[in-house]
Amino acid sequence: MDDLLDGDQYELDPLELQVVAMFVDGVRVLGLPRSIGEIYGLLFISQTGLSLDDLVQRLHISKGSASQGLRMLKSLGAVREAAGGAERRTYYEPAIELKRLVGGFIREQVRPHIESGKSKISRLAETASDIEDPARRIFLSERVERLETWMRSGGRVLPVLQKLLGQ
Amino acid sequence: MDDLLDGDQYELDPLELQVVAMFVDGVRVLGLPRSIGEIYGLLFISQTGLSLDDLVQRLHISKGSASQGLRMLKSLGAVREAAGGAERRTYYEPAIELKRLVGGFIREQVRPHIESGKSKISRLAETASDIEDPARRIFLSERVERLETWMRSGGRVLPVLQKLLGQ
DNA sequence: GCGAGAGTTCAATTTTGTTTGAACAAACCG
DNA sequence: CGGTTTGTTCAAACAAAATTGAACTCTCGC
Repeated sequence: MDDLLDGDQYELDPLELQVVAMFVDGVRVLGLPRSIGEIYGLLFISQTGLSLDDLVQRLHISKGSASQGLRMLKSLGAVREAAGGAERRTYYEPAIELKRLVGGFIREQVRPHIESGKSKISRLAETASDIEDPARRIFLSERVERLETWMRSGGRVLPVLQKLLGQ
Repeated sequence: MDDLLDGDQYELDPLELQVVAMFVDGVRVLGLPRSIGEIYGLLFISQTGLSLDDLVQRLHISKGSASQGLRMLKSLGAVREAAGGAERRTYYEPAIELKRLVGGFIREQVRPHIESGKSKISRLAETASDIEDPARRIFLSERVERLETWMRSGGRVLPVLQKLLGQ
């Protein structure tokens, strides 16, 4: 009976399920929430843009999740609002250029940590230079130097990364 | 009264706290548990190797956490057992070469996902090739091709990464 | 202005992942 | 052997993070 009311057009087909599951796994590696993977995955495999309500109905997630997930994906540059819609409601499309995806991830998730890491190391260097015992102080300055080397290497890597992925 | 029994020699000094906090933050970015950062951080700033019990007492973590944390750090190649101890108990030292740290992380945390990703894409390509509607099938094959491009780029990046960090 | 549709916010809830601690195994030693 | 020390395992407790859903705002069209 209820069948007649169920909107089966909203269920994901097996291929869509497969893709969504793949992206759910993918974003977990990056430390992002599952809903991000679901949303991006469904957009990735959809031929047309989808509205927030489409995502809610097809993925069975709440409006809140969809809204927050889209906000994060927009901030990462991983989805954009479809152009040209004369409609009121906005439709979303995935960005599929690796360059853009990686760039957004680095900008939003990596760089901030590198910045704060640098300032933590500076403060650490200060603390270490106040240590009385000379042997200890020398050891600590070696370790601080090591941290600074790590950071320099990291700084050198990011641009190369972006270049390699940005063809 | 209890003071006389408290082992104050076990408390972390401010510098150690600062370093431990820094590594706790650091590993969270990598999606690893806090205890991993605490253990590695304390080892990193300690001039001598530390035993499992040292870690338990100074970090106020359980033996279980310390044991599991050390296991993971060993699997990542981020700590090694100190050589030469004639003692029964084993002492742990941090690996501080960025090459080794990055290599271990890639080997343990990145490669497995890339491998499983590849096989998921193959299965996806199969599923897609069974689709009836030609327009849909063409669209899907484009998307699958895109995923394969991503993977190829990723595969190209890792060796370069390791080279850049492996001086 | 009013009502309806689209989207956002956030406290409460649920889910997920980490930590604990007690029981266990292994190695050593008298 | 029997006791002690060292380290591991894993179910249960806990903490952290994601998700929900109801209340809210904004905008549009009438």
